[in-house]
Amino acid sequence: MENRVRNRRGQGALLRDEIVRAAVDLLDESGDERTLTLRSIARRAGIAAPSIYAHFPDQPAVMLAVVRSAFAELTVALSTALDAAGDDPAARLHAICHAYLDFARTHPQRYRTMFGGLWIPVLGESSVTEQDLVELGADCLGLLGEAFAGCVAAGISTSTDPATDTIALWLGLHGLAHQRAATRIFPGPPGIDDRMVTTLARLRES
Amino acid sequence: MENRVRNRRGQGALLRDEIVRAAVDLLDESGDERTLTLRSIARRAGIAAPSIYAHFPDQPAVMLAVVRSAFAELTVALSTALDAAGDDPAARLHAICHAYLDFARTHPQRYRTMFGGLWIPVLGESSVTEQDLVELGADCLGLLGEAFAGCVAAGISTSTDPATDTIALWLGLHGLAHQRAATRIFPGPPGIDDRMVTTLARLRES
DNA sequence: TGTACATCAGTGAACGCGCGTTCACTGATGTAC
DNA sequence: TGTACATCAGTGAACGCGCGTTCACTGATGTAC
Repeated sequence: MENRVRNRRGQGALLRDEIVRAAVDLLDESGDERTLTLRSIARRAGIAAPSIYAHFPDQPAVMLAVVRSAFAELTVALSTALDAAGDDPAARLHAICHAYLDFARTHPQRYRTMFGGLWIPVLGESSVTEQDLVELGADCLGLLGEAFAGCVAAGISTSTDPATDTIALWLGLHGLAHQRAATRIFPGPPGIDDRMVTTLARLRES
Repeated sequence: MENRVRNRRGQGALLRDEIVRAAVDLLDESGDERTLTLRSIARRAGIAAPSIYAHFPDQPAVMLAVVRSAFAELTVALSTALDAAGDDPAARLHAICHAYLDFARTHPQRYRTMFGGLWIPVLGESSVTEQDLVELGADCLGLLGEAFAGCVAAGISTSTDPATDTIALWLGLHGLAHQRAATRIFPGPPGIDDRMVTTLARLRES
């Protein structure tokens, strides 16, 4: 990425996106958020490290932007899967769950960083706030909740507490996804995905 | 920890345990495995950093020892809970699951490091081997499997595939535990622990 | 239309820091005689 | 019993490195006149 052409006058803000994209690429390749340093990101983007400061106040701000970008991508993946699944509530629920697990399987490094929490800075020592952290991922859980509510409304789930069971379903998905993305122990056998989704969503045997 | 008295001649190996204990203490306090450097551990233990090399070949070896120590402690916690639970299979299963979640809640930093995978070195660049990583935690899953098998044998679980359902149960526990230890998003409501355990273990309503 | 200049995008050198690791060493202590 | 000495536990200084961040700067470009 040598010999980069600098942005047009007035288009300097474009570099912000280039920085985030370079950081995400770096994360996907290395699989280790510790390698996401301002200097490594700058090298990847073909710029000098101090250039980042025109767009981010400090290093944790870049990490937050990376994680936000990853959550946005996950949301798109889930939406796309729902759109492709048609109208059947059970099909929609299975589609969104599989899309979630696929995302984690395809981008384990990103998944681990999104939910691993290790990039989270000490609050008060950087520009990142508690509010920034809590807001992450709300869209994704919302989509899962809608898909699950569809099953309950159609009478194919015996759930009597959809809000709690949505979280329980997500917790199960997260356990599956995180086990694969982050550890080498206790891998589940093939088919365990559907088994857990069906069980946690309390779907009637069909 | 200044003015440490050095070990008796012939007792040098004792320092190994002191190093691991200092590292675990440091991890519990900081909550960030990135702070576990040879120098910080040495400061904590009251020794000079090079002294570590008499007991560990490199930094990842210390991390492995820390994680092994944490798994050993988890195994003890699970065993103790089983012993205290008596003979009723359902009580035993609930006891071990609660003990698992309690461990993660009490030692979130340790839990995150055990299962977060970020300390894992690039294989081949350190003294830590693939085999070292795969063996971790086998004891714990074994105890969970026994407790679950007890429920199946007693006819209070409808599981037809105990091996798979043991993993599914663990994956659910891990999702719960890891959500609390590592992220700030999607916390479950009170009571979700028992709800997930009962559901995933396919226990008959009692 | 031509040109001076303010503005903007981005740079290069430097700072102080903590890191993992190597190396030659020190001083206490148990033991052989 | 006394003493020389080998061994053992642990040290202190130094290495080269990459880091986040600051600072004064450069050179291209759009614009006002």
